Amino acid sequence: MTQDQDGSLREFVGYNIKRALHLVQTDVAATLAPFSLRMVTWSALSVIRENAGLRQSQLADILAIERPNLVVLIDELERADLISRDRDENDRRAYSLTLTEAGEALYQDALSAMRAHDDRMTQGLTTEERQALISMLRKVEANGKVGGHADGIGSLPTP
Amino acid sequence: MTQDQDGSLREFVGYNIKRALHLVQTDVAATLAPFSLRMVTWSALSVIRENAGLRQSQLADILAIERPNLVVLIDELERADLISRDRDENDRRAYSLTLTEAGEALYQDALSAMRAHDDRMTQGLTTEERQALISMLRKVEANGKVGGHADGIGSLPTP
DNA sequence: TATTGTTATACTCTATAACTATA
DNA sequence: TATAGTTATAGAGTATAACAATA
Repeated sequence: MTQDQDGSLREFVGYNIKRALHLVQTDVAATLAPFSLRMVTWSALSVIRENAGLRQSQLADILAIERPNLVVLIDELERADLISRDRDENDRRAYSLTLTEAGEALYQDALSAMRAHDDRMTQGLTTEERQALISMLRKVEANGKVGGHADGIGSLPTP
Repeated sequence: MTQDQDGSLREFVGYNIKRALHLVQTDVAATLAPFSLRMVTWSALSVIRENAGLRQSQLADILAIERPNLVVLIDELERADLISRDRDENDRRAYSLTLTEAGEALYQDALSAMRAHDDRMTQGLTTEERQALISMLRKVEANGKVGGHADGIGSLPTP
């Protein structure tokens, strides 16, 4: 049994996250391809379902996607008749997003496939470990958000 | 305190990995910018240092980067005088990659900054939790590798 | 024939600026 | 004037095919 050739990098949480995501994304793509969905369109369906009637800008905020990049994505979902985009009566600038019946049905089918995918990726972890993994990832995410505004790294040397 | 608006997605390990990586990458970019390094050039430096004399194709394998994409990256590091690219005497098709003195010095400086970055991102985790996080991420990565070859998802319904 | 490095290319993801229509 | 959605565009990151030199 040989040793890692990237052992120095394996000490960093970020590197391990990157390597894990690469494999996860490949499996997600294969899982969602039969439904003509990608990770991001699947995520959008899920959030729209959970927050029926929300605006595009709210969806962008929730998914941490830039508004311009969301437009083509929404176009795609609307063209596939998975969501409906209705003008908000109170604010005619905004759209109100909801799942169509077809969108709800596809979501349910894809959900089963995605749960199977998640089970594959977390094989060998106990239920508690899996929950701890998610909890720690969310802590990392939260830690990353604080430095973005304040001067968390402002005192770094500039060689 | 309000509830998550992406709660349905938060049940999936992959979504949490993606969201965490997004923040980590932003912090890494800010951390390495003063050294004119990116996450991938930093990774290359680290692996070359750990495996002095390795070939480009080996580096590509270790970092899971396609060979063509590595070329420009190596060009960049060589132009910055951080690595030397010498013809292998036994196999004149191949190059032998090693850190220069300047590369070693920059690596050490960046290493300190990267360790501080990692500490920031894992704030609130105990040493044991941090180690468990890395260990679980590697399990996820390993799980993703098995399905890639065999028919792990070949029997999915095709609606 | 196979492998190393290379070129060219294309596709996705992400990010920013500037516009329009409403408010 | 500010905001919602849009357009256009540019930069990364990632992927494949095909080539020259060497094995």
